[in-house]
Amino acid sequence: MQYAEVAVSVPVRLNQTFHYRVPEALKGELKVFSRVEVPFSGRTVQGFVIGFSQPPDLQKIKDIKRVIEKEPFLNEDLYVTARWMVRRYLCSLGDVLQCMAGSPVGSTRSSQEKGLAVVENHLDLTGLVRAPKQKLALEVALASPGLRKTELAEKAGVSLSVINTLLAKGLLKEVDAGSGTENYPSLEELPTLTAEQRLAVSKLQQALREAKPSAWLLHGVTGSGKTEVYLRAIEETLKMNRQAIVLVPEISLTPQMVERFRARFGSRVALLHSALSQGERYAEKARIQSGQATVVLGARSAIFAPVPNLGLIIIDEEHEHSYKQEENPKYHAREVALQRAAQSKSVVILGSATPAIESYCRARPGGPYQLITLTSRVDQRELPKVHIVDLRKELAAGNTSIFSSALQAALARRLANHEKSILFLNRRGLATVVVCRQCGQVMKCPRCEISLTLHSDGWLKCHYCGYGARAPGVCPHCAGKTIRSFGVGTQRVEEEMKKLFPGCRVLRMDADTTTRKGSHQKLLDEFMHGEAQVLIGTQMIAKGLDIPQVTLVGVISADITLHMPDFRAAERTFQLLTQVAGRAGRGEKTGEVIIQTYDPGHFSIITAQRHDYLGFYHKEMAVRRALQYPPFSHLIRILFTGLNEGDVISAAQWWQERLYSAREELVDQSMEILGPAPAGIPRIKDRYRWQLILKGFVSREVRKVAAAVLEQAGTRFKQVSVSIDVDPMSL
DNA sequence: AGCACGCCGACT
DNA sequence: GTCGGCGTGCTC
Repeated sequence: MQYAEVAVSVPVRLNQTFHYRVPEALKGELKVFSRVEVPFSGRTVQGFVIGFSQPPDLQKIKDIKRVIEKEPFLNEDLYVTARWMVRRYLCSLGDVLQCMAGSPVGSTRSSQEKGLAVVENHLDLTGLVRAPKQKLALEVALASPGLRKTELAEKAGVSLSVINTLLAKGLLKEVDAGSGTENYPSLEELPTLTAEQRLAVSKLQQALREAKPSAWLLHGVTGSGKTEVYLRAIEETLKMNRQAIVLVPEISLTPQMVERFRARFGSRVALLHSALSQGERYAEKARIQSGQATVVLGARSAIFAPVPNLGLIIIDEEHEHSYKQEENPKYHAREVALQRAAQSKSVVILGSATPAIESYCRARPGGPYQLITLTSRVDQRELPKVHIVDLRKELAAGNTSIFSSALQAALARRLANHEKSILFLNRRGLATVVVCRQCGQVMKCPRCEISLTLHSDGWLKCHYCGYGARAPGVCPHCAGKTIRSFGVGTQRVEEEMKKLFPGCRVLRMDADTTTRKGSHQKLLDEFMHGEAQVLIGTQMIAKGLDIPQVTLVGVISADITLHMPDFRAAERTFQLLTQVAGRAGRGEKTGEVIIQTYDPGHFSIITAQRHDYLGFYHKEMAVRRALQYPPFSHLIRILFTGLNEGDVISAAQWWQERLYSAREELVDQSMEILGPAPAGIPRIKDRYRWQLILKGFVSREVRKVAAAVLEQAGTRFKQVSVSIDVDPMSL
């Protein structure tokens, strides 16, 4: 243990490591995967010990400075995955390990490991009529066993002393978390499965018992009971003494979702999400690593949970873009899941009502995934009726309002019947473009190449960098006084709604109204239980919300997402429309959906109207094939940004030349090198943005070319930063 | 990100 | 013959 091999977090050659001497004093403090601080070219950087070996050159060896974290949550399995990620995403080993291990925590605060359970022979609660708080607490403890003291107190809305009294009385007892002595719903209490669910569960159970890697696409319409299938698969996994990781999009990690898992698996559930404090995160990871927690529920980064014996990975809403990390390492949790599964002989379940085109393609006969389809809804409820309104006809008929007459009538009906409605628009603010009619100048952000959005407080805001300025009374260019605003945002919808239906109670939910932590859930609760009859929002209302009183969903304009300059625009539109439509009619009455658009013939809209995923899939595949976009090709996006546009362009040109020669040398000439061209948003926060796109048939070959040039580039460009995105979500 | 090294022009 | 500006490459 003389010398340690360290992967540092600096932009070096992808797999390069450095050797350091281990000072005597640190020998007991150091293990493989320890997080350390090392001197590096005149400064101090962080790194991870990946082994102990003789350095190639003993001359220039330095000492390790200190140990930051002796045992981060890393292991041999994760290390193999890390090496794979370096190759797959062309990012440095140090970056990947940093991402996996998370921010360093010195916390030694031991987690409270005792869960609470009701003593079984005291299930009769009638004796507690004179102690309502205790009765309530017992009921809650019964419904969700395994909560810790503070959790139970909080959930039941009682003080800790009530819980302590129950403990003293012996009505509650402390059990070891995860020991399985808690009360779980017995088999008889579990919901009855539909025939389709039973078939799905039995296929998955068999796959789990085979202990071979396999991947399943669970394509189920909203309300078809995918979650119950997940829960049964997890049960089977636990029976085999293996663990499960369940990924959900951050936004879906709502209390209801957590509740569902807690109710079934009690304290065996560990939660990993961005709102945890460092100490809480540490405690959860400790429970996972020790095997106390066997079901990990979390957002994207939970794919790196340090489970000792992985058996199952579930990715819910697998088509969600939030599974792709936008920063280095730019990994996709779905791809990492498949890798971890292959390595640990686990089963992967990808669930969605609107699978990603790439995923459905892989689930075709002969593909790497097996397909399971759930076509019927658990409660036999009908899918909502979807109407498309042609806004061109509406305009021709003289209606210049943002609400078509059909939508107005539908809204009036709900208001009269005291039913709730949701209005969806994927754009915040009052107006999206402010323009001077005299000189034609559009008000743009001084730091970004983006038009400013007018907000109802009279400010112009940049939605990319946060820049804000008072809306001018006269044009700053020509001093003209006729400044007009165009384009509708959620604030405008709110104003128009109030004008059209005076006295109607409206709530608005978008990034502007949900800045504070927890305000998201608060607004939803308010809509569910309060008097508000209409909820207006951006895409954050499209997901996971289940409000039975909602019978109408109006899409103010489907065109915004449809006309994004991106090859996934049609897919995104279909997914969004399907999801928003799914918010209607979750109660007794059948829901109604009205989609307003200037492009009523577009296949994304028509297939969404018919709830026809397969129809959409085939149309979209034809387009992708014609343009050679994924899944018919593999893309790498190389983005150059810098303050000086000339530098940015010459860096991009340097790369372009090297890419051409690398292609010449290494691969088949059909690989395309597109650009350099300005990126979709050509400037953000004063930084100019140019990009190159690589497009080829074999992922490995495209990566090989990019890696070769990356190797040559080193740190050549000081003023320009280069970012490589393998399989980008958008261009 | 900082620092060394080397090439090249300018000046002693 | 020497000094220093700057581009390039390396950092255990």
